[in-house]
Amino acid sequence: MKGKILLAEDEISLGEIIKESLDSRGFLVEHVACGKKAIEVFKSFSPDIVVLDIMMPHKDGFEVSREIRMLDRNVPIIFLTAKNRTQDVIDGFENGANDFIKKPFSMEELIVRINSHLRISKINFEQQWVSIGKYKFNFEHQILDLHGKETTLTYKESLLLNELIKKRNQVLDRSYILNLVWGTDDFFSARSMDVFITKIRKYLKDDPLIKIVNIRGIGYKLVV
Amino acid sequence: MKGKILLAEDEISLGEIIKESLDSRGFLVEHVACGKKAIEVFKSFSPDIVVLDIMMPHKDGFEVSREIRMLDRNVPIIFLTAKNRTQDVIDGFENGANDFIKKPFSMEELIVRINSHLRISKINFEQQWVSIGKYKFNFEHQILDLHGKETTLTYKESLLLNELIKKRNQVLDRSYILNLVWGTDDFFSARSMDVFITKIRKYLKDDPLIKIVNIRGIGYKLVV
DNA sequence: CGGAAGATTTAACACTGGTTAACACTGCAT
DNA sequence: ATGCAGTGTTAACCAGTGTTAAATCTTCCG
Repeated sequence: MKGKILLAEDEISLGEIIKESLDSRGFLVEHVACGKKAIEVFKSFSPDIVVLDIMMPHKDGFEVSREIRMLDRNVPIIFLTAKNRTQDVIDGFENGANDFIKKPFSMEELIVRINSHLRISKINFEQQWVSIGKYKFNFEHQILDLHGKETTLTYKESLLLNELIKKRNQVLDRSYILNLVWGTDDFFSARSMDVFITKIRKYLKDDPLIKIVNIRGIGYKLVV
Repeated sequence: MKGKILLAEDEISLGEIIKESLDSRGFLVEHVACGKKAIEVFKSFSPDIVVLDIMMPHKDGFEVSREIRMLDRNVPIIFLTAKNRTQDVIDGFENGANDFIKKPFSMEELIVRINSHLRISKINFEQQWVSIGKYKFNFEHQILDLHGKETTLTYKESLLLNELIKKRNQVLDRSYILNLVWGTDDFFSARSMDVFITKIRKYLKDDPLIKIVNIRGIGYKLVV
């Protein structure tokens, strides 16, 4: 599933067409037909992205967008707007919209915009550090941090450490690591891995509670 | 001065009235009376917005609008039309119009629309900027901005940075970049790319959270 | 206890990538 | 034309990365 989408569109038939089209592309879509329902569903469904028609009964798109922004100031909101309503665009941005699509629009256009917004918010979310004993590790940046003292790891070192951390306190099979990090499971790669284990042990030596233990003939286990 | 307006209106007296009215509101207006002249003036005057009468001698508004769109695909174009036929509106949008105003119209109406479009194009202009860590990057203008301090990049630098940003946090294959930016994938282009990566790293060095990570033998990844 | 296999560690090595500077080419102004 | 500034390429040298080799240590089991 590529993402959860809340679609608020009061023209039922149009809404269903959009929903089906997005469904078939691997999105999970909740379709509501008025603004009031949109807020309710937003709370229970926690969508990754919101697509709002501006003109809807009970609550219009702007009103909905303002309320959603109070619940979640990050979720991307795309407005659907009639072609010649230029003032809408201005009002929309002021009410927290991220993007506008003018009706009529092609499904391709909508999907492109949805994907780009999902990617952006995913990126913002993925900025994360993992704690491991006294250390913090950032896989994306390949940085190992001990009380503010940063060490930059190489790519392969990061890959290996990342796997160990992801399955900490579990035994990792030698061939599992080899296939994942080296892509092959042969004699030389295995020797290479031994060298990398040594390197990582050195990096982690300042916390005596962290250990990479060898299970003879099987593999390794990172214990914390 | 609130903005430069190119006004093409063949009824001289009406044109002058509009011009004076806009002048007095703080706009800078060039008034031309035929389509041919409109294109000429467009090139030299670089208006922020274009107001076109549809019915004009030599070249009609649609023709002018099409030519302007080839020169500048962003400048807002407002049509003035005596007709109220749906087909004209459709033709107009297909030829790149942003808005229509039916004659007769009040000056207030025209001014409101002009202001809206100027605000929208300002918004659109601002959307050309992509945020990347502490920086903002404008690909079209090849400008990298750090807290108002602007650096102008060269064309190739921009191309490369743009690709890295577009696929931030993803690994870009060396040959993918080479084909896209250099058009070839040979030894010398590859070395050249290495030099450019160094240059871009220097440009981005003031945000320690931004990194261009090398994946040995594979390619690069811009992480934020 | 002794030997074999596996694991660890260090170092040498090959190769890729990083950095700097010289160079060639282009467009521009004098 | 001549010189100048900017852009991108080539070259040379250096640093970083991962692989291979070899020496040593550990564990297991007869």
